[in-house]
Amino acid sequence: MSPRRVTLADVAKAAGVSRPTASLVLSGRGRELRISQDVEQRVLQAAEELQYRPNIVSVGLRTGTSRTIGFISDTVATSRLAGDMIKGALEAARERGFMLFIGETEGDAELERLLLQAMHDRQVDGLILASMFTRTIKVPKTITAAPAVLLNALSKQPTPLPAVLPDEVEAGRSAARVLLEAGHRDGIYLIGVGPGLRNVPSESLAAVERLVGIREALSEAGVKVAGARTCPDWLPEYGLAATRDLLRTVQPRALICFNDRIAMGAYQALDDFGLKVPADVSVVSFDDHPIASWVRPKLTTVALPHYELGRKAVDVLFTEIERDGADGGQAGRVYRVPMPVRDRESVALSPAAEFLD
Amino acid sequence: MSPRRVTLADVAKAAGVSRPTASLVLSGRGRELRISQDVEQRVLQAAEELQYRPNIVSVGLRTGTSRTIGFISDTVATSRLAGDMIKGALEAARERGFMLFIGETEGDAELERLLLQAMHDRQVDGLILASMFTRTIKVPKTITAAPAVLLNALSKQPTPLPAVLPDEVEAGRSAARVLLEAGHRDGIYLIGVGPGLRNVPSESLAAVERLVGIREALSEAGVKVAGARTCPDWLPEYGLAATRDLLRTVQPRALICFNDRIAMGAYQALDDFGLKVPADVSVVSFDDHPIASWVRPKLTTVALPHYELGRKAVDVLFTEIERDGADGGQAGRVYRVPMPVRDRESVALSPAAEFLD
DNA sequence: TTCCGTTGCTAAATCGTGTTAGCGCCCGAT
DNA sequence: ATCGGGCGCTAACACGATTTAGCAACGGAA
Repeated sequence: MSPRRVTLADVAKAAGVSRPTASLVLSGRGRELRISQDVEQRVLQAAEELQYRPNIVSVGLRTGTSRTIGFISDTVATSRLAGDMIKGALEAARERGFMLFIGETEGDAELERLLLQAMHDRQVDGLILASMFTRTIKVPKTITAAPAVLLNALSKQPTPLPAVLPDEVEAGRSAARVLLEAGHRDGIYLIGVGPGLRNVPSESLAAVERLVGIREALSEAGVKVAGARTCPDWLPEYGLAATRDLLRTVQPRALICFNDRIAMGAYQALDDFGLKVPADVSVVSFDDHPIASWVRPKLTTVALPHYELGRKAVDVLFTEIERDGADGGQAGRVYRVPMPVRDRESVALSPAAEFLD
Repeated sequence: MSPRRVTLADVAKAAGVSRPTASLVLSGRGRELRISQDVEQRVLQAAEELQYRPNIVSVGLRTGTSRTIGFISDTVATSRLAGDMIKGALEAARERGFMLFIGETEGDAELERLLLQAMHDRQVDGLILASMFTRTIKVPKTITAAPAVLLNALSKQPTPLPAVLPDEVEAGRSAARVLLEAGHRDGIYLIGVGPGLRNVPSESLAAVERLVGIREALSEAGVKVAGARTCPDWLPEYGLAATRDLLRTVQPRALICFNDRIAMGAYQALDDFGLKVPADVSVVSFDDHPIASWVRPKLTTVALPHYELGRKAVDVLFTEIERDGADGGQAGRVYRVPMPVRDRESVALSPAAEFLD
């Protein structure tokens, strides 16, 4: 089909040297092994003229590497937001000359096993195990055949694998700070979980951590949560129901919704009660779902940094690959990626804020 | 790190035969080369016991294959809908024991060149060149180094590459049929392009083909398009403006919107004019964007079959790989994937339909 | 006995590269 | 003249598989 690839042997012949010599020059070890300037130049020029590119498969066979990493997820590639994780990983990998294998398990353990096998058969240099939603997962033990990193997930069992996660606690603090800085001190209600840590589904990392951050930031400012309503699932309809229920008894000044979809429901409930966002009630939320910038007024929310999470996972994976077996005491370390605040239109100054300087 | 992989040599030793013998048995060529039953059994058993798996990198070096295909797109992985194309491709590939490399070019030709290079360096067995939106693309010439298929795209230059595309003409017919079957014969307006083929941006494949299909199906039924409004871009705001403009002069019985986002705008315009969907005006559209099942009433639309497109691309690619150089006269063939109708709530029987049997 | 054919396996080459050990040469010192 | 030692390169093996060619043993026929 195509003209045969240029091999190292072709370059060596063109330069009038042996194959190993060409190899040494091209791998940069020429200097250290005292290859003459003359030979070095001839080899480099021949490689350039012939447009030589090393066959990675061959290098892989010899060195056991493949300049490839595997990205295994439950169902990330398909979801718009989490797809950004792949994009971040993709670009970070490409910058290092690495390619990405992707695979989706759909939560099927057998499929996961097969995928891991297929990737190991191809000698991947490292693996990223990603989850669409932040959660704990069961890490298959065959994973140890290569360096690996958990992305948006923590291991159920104790494991030496590092993990990359959004900094949800700090996100909670950020959300609270947005309200505090707008002068809100009273009438702050939570929609989704709370008000106390007892009212949180403990398997939801995000719920627990966001709540912790919110309470920390508020209490540091001497502010108390006025109340809360839980949602059995973080969907618009439950946000609607929870907020309606709240509005029947009190009039809040600000809502912290635990994600954007809940906030959608809250918007609708507020509208039903004739309350304006943000004039009557400020709303702040989490995730930065695309919907957050579609709704009117646009929703102020603390964003899940999917793209950055993907990049970070690759960064961490490379430090793992580089130190390989050399345990540096970093085992099981958890890396947190900041969640930036998207300041939009759903938060207004509290009337009380007029008294601030 | 991990215990060394089991190699063919290990299996051979365990079975008490030479490496080539083991290879022959495991590749299924044992019979044809008259390996004895006894030896065959020993090899198979040893392989089983040792859990032998061939090293694909090594096989790749020897045979020039990699059981891997490359999926290069402008920015598919990131978009929710088009991400389903990857999913389809992923599953179809996995069923054949193939993995997928993915890469995104962001429309950058240099990046595309580098990606192609990186994939060829890894000896991919085939390539899929995908586009997020159906359009014509410039096919890089280095692509010929491996079998390739265009997905959701046509080549600008003449090319022997096969292409996989949604069947937009038939989709246009389907949309028209939905209305015809509901008894609509009058007051059918188009929003987006039309009414004639002169009023279409010719670079938009989907626009041209959908219109052709619509006009074919209608004229076969002896029905004429009552009128149309074009949109400079297929976005909600233009759909809103175009529909408003239309409603100022006429009262339509049915709208065919050229995509779901236009339909969003149309919904709003109809609402502004106090018209109910579907009681007063039926609406049918294209794409099956997630938004189509969120709006009330849910939108009847002809779906882009992203998942199936991905699968089909892999299917076609494998026929290309199998026949390889053996030109079977299929060069440049275009495969069309059906676009299914999602029957929902935005189309009602026409008053005239009461007179049908 | 010799020759040939068949049977059942293995030796050896191959894919493209990386790496270690070592060879030949020249120079200077003894 | 001999030896030692640096210099600059190459021979040879390795990675893990596939594939071609051919060897040894045996049986039957001439």
